[in-house]
Amino acid sequence: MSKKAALFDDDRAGAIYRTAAKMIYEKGFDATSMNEIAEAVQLTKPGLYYYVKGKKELLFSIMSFAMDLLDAEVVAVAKEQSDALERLRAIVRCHAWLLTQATGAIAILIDETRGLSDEQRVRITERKRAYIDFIRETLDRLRAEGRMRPVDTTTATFSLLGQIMWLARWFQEAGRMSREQVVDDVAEIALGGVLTDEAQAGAPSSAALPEAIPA
Amino acid sequence: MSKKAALFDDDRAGAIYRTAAKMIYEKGFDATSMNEIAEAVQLTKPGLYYYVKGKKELLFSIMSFAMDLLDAEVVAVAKEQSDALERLRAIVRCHAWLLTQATGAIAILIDETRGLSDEQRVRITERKRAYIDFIRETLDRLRAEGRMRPVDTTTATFSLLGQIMWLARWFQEAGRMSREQVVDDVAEIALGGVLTDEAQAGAPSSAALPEAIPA
DNA sequence: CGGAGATTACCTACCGGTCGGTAAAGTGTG
DNA sequence: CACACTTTACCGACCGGTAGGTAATCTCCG
Repeated sequence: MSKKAALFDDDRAGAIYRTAAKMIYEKGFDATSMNEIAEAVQLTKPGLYYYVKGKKELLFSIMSFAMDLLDAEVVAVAKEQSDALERLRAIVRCHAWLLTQATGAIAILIDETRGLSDEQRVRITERKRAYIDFIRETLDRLRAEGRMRPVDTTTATFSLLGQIMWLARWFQEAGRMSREQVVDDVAEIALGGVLTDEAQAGAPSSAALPEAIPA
Repeated sequence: MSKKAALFDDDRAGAIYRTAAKMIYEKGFDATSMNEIAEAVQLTKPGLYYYVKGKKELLFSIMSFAMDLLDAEVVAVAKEQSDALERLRAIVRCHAWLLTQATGAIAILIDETRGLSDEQRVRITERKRAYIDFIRETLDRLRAEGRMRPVDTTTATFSLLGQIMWLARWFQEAGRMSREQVVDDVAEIALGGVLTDEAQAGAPSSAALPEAIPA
């Protein structure tokens, strides 16, 4: 039970981080004042400051937690697959699954880097780069196996990421389609875009989706 | 010469809008103050207010201009193609081309809708919806022709859009790849994701891809 | 078990600073 | 002089953040 890991679990502190994450996700970092966050958790501003050191640290903690989520729910799961294609499929499906989850949608906050200090931004950017490299390496393996379209690997990586990240902008839980349906379709489109026709032909179509994050 | 059309051409007013667009694109709307914009165009704040009515109107004008760009450079060009596949290809390529252009990258500002008034946001959202519908209709036609993967059309639309929009976040003019290369690859990936194998096989205006050697 | 002192969990009141926006007084040019 | 333009001087509201105080609770010695 490290203090960091407990941040989002503990009663009061947890409520602060979860509430702040939601508000920042919905209104943007700059437009969310410490006063509003404090009110949302039934506290005054100094009361809030008893728990958090400052606005930047609050954002940094949330973004770090989002990266933890990504590592646990996507990278770790994908690494269980040794076949490059199945690994890529797991990446796309798990990441898409995460972003369409109400609790997990905060994972898109890792792009709100402008509110961070230089040092904090460097640390987050470093983790993001590691994730991007993980995808790129998977694509490199597919390339080596002749299963990838003749396109640049970096471009392919960001095309995949773009499709996944964009999900959080348009998908609505209450909408016409279920999360499962959308994740299935996005995975098919995403993989179809980077793989050769042959590689797609004989592929098993369902990979494991993780359960909701533990409470 | 309508006043609106001249906004981005006229000397002083044009400089204001172009400079503000660039600053908002780089720093975000909230983090860009009217004082900074004024300084950037060698004016005091009231001097700036002589030309613009307020911050929201400034953002709205820029976003309207961005939508004008999109309509002129993407929709109008794509409509010249009557074949659904060629039209879709034109959409992807033109939009990607626009977003990788230094001047056109402001087109991504159409997503900064939070800074708008309700009425302004409705108007921009309406135009965005029209664009999305344009893509969706094109996909519907491909579906009717049996050239589309068995995936939901809305999901496919946003997958395409996600890939394109994400370009503006990672593409760097000075990078390893040229705009032409990146646009080519994104188009191939994007189309490959939504089209059936057969539809891709007979693609005319893509560089003739030799079939990969079967295993 | 009692009571002194530390610790936790907040509060009221306020700081310096910046925000978007404006009133009103020039200033230069036709 | 008239008018397009630009300035100085200034709002009120809100920002992130803090000083200093306090009620409740927990700890530990005698």
